[in-house]
Amino acid sequence: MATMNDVAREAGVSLSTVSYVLSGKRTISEETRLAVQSAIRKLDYSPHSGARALASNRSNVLGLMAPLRADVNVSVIMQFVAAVVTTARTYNQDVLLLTQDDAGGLERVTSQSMVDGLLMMDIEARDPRIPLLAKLRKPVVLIGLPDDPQGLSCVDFDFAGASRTAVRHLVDLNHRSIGFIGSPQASLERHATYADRARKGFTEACDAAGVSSTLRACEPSMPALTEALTAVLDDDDGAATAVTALVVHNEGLLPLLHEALAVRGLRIPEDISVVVIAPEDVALAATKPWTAVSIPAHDIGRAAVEMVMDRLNSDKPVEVRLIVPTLVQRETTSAR
Amino acid sequence: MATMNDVAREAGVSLSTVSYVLSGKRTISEETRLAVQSAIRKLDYSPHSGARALASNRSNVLGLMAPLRADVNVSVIMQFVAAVVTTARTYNQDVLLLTQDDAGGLERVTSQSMVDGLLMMDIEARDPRIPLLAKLRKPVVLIGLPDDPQGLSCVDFDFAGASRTAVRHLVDLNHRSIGFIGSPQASLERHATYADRARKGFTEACDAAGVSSTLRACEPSMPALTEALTAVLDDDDGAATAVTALVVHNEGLLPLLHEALAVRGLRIPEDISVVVIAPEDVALAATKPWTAVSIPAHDIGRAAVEMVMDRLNSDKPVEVRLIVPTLVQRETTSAR
DNA sequence: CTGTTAGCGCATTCAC
DNA sequence: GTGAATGCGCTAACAG
Repeated sequence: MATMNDVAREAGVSLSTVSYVLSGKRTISEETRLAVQSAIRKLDYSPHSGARALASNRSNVLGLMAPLRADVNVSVIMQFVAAVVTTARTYNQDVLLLTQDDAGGLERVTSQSMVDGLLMMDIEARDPRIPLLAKLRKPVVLIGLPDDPQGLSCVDFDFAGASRTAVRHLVDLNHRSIGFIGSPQASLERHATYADRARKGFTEACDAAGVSSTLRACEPSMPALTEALTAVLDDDDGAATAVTALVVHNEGLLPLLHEALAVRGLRIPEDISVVVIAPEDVALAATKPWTAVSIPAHDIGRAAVEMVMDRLNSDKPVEVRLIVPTLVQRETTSAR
Repeated sequence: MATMNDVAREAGVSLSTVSYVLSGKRTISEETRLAVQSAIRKLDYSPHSGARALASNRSNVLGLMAPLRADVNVSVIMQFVAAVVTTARTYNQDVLLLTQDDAGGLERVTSQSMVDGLLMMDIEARDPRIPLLAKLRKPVVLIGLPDDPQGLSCVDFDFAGASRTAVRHLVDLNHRSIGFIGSPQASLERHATYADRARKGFTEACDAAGVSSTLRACEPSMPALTEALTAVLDDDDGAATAVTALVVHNEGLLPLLHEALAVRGLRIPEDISVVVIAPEDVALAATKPWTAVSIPAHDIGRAAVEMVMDRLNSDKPVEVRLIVPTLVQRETTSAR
């Protein structure tokens, strides 16, 4: 492995000149720059990241703590991760992957100066990691919205707004009684805030519009879905106005939903309108593309990286950024 | 941040003594060791990874190149990744995540000495990365089995054996005509070797047992599945002996399969037996647990890390390891 | 515009 | 069993 010294000798310049050619931190004459660059190519030189980290106090690595359990949302998680890695590269950063259950990992990678900053996925309402993170003296961005961010920056999709947008769309189409089929019970129990917020936004919007609402959690399986539909559609309380539209916030159910409604003799959208809250590609994967408020996993991941990098390079103030939802009408909603 | 120097001063010993206490590479008296350790705790010292990498020529980081597209197999991929990260930690290594489409990433992280070794997922039959990897002078392990490993070590599940095991199970149950529903066409086209090998093993085993076989690729959607079932079950050629059993190698189809067969009036296992090739948890997630040859993603990930670490610490010879399949009979197969 | 030099924090070779 | 000294490869302050 060639070192910077070798390059300097080969190019007939000093060590620091090579360094400055690489970093661009001072002006170099065209001539010497070319000489250095050709020496670099000739020797196939590349800088040693450890040495650079030691001297510059920057590792060019971001830590990403991601939930790697085989949960319902794997595809969303993958999209986040992909977006984070891809965006990080545009800032010349690499990504070190930490798993959710590696509790000590955060402390370790920061105290050893392995990472310049941290991104945390899958934040819960009262996430126990937050107080730890708040002490770390490295930039941290939470992907998710806890009850109390304790001075940490956050970015997330506006799930409450997503539900409201979905409801307004349906209300505009004259639906007066709307059902909500949400994340599995487990998500609610561990207080994944996206689940809570989506539910809350739904209820609020229905109340505000004066339409009746019915909520149900649901596991991603056919029997669970069948049961949930029964509960929502055959609800006696709402007998006055039968449910004519659904908001579904559960990617795992989408492949099953058409079939489950067909079994009940319900056609989409003639008999029942459906809006899903899901990643774009999932919504489009169906034979009949879903009208959807899409979860822009890629945008969120990108925003998260931008936010850490901002805080690495300057000291921007704390920021909580909510990504605005947009609804795209496709083939699964219609007026009644 | 405290440095080793600070610790040495605090403990009243020399720099090197601290270093040796940490590495254990020479014997230290109980007394001074305790002194050093308490100084470490008192100052909350932890070593600087960059400095360590510079001096020792080891980063304690493994690179993992993973396919982060929203493919059918996301859950399997997640399990691999989780296994790799978890196992790496037991070797005191962290994991740097590279995406499949970051072509230059491999070259970059190795030439900059960011990683001590590399793991590559999702290897294709004639993967263009292999010649590059073969030149890298760092330990590499492929998770997958290319046509020509070019001197690289590989580890993978024995997909051909998995199909054979499934077929033998069904043959033992007196099935004489078996259908295979496999990965999407796209997987075949990019020559993901798992798809090819599973198909091949299936055909061979059926031929060897003298039972008739029908194969079909299938996208993970209800219409595609319906069509595939029609093709396999209503195949005129096999009119002599109707298909009474299926081998399914496609996780995405499992939530749909029960329903799709029910629509045709087929009960599992009374009318048709089904063996799936899928991760354990996927096979168990169904209401009626699938008889399955399980894909031990965790074992494979662990083996891969073990293999790189072996080659980092000593120079073991090249090795190609195939993980042996095992079938667990559950509720979806029966004798006829 | 360029060169000289002093660390960055640690591992390790000598010397005792 | 311990300490002193050197160098890993690079950045950036200082000095022209």
